[in-house]
Amino acid sequence: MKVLLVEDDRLLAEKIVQALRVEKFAVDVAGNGVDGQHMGETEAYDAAVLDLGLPKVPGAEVLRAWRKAGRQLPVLILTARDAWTDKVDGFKAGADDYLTKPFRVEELIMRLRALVRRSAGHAAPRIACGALSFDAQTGVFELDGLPLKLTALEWRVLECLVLRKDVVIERGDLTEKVYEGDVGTDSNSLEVIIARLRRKIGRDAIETVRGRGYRLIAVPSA
Amino acid sequence: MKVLLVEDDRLLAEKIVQALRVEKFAVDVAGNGVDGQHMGETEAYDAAVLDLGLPKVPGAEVLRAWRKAGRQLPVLILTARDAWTDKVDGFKAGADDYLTKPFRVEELIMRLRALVRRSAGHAAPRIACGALSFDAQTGVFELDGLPLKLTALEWRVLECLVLRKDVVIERGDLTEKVYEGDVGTDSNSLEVIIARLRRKIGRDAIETVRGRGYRLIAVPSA
DNA sequence: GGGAAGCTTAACGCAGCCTGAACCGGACGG
DNA sequence: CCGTCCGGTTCAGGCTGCGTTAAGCTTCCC
Repeated sequence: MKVLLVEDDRLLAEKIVQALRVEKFAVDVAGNGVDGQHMGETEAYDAAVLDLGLPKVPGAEVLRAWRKAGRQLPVLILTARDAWTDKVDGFKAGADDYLTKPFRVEELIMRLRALVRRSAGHAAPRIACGALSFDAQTGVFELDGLPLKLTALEWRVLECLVLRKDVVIERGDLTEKVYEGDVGTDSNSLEVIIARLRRKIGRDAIETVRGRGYRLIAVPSA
Repeated sequence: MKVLLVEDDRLLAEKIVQALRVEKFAVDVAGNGVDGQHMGETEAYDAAVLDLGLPKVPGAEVLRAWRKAGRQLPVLILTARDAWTDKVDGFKAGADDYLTKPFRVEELIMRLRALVRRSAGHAAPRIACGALSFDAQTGVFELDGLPLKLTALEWRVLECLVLRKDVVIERGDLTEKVYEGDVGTDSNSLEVIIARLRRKIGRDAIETVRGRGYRLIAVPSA
């Protein structure tokens, strides 16, 4: 857990650094806006604590520069007690949280933890299967990096398969999951869906296991 | 944007609700912990505001219950001025931010916006989607740099879509978030709203995914 | 070789969606 | 207190995409 602290007040900075180190954070400190901006742009931090009341370069500008450089790390800004406009400005620049001075260091740590926890929760859980990938969060399939257009039923079937790739999914299990509950289908509609899927993602991607069901294997690239 | 407010002080609750409604949030209110817990577990909210000082069931318990049930929505807790331990307890239970009473409603709204924005995966308060851009702080949409005039419902729908652009938003999720609480609408009013939106921001901007819902993609410039 | 299981293609019909226009209630303003 | 406007909903008509059916073909195994 690596944190960047941008704070010109040496005393306060030292206090924060110590507390953070006790809590097992790795901390880098920048004493002014220029250094802070540079470090934030070049190093990979999990979060940043940024004093808005910096001399020379305003903190909000530093933050804006980070965002412009594509840095998405969570940023907690520090403001003077009654600098309401600063706060708003900070949020406009892309801050994620703020704290007004003076504050308790425990509180800063708590906030930081909450920030990091939340931003970490956005790691997209991806399932890859050869050229095919599935983003469980958004439910989007991609083939060779290109989004795959699927119909509702195709999607359901492929989801079933990809969630348990390499293992055989029984025919019955598939129909049951795809056609919620009511089964009794003596038709071949599932086979039609499979055929259409095969045409889209590659003939060999879905292996058929006679008398049992289907199984998704590594999809060959194009 | 649907928010759950759990607050036993009716006066305060009413004040918050009004402010939130003015800011285009859809709000459900629970007057006690039991209702709050139940609503938070069963309905799909984008965020919750939770008073920790509830009678009977402590707010932290409500929050813990939500987390235990797998609810990941961002939660902002309200505490009395000097209830430091409450605060810590709240964060331990999984809160994402807090506010001490008394507070300015504008601040609550700002925090809420920041929370939602973050949980939607956007670090910066400005979301761009082709020619369309959205300022999450002010809630203003712009098309090709010109402010876009939207009605209340249009705005809510588009906000839902833009906060999770490129991903399919289920029909049900949309109606639920746009129409407060009571759903059960077997009408096509949502479709009408979508049609009107399309006319304003471009026919191809909102893709319809049959049987599932809609999805906002890069808006072509004029 | 024969039968069973599965594949594939094409056609059909309907559910789901779109949209214009009418309807209606509430919010203003005179 | 009554018109007007605005925005949300309802309705009807039309269209399209998708799931199903059916029929003929292929593959597998005894």
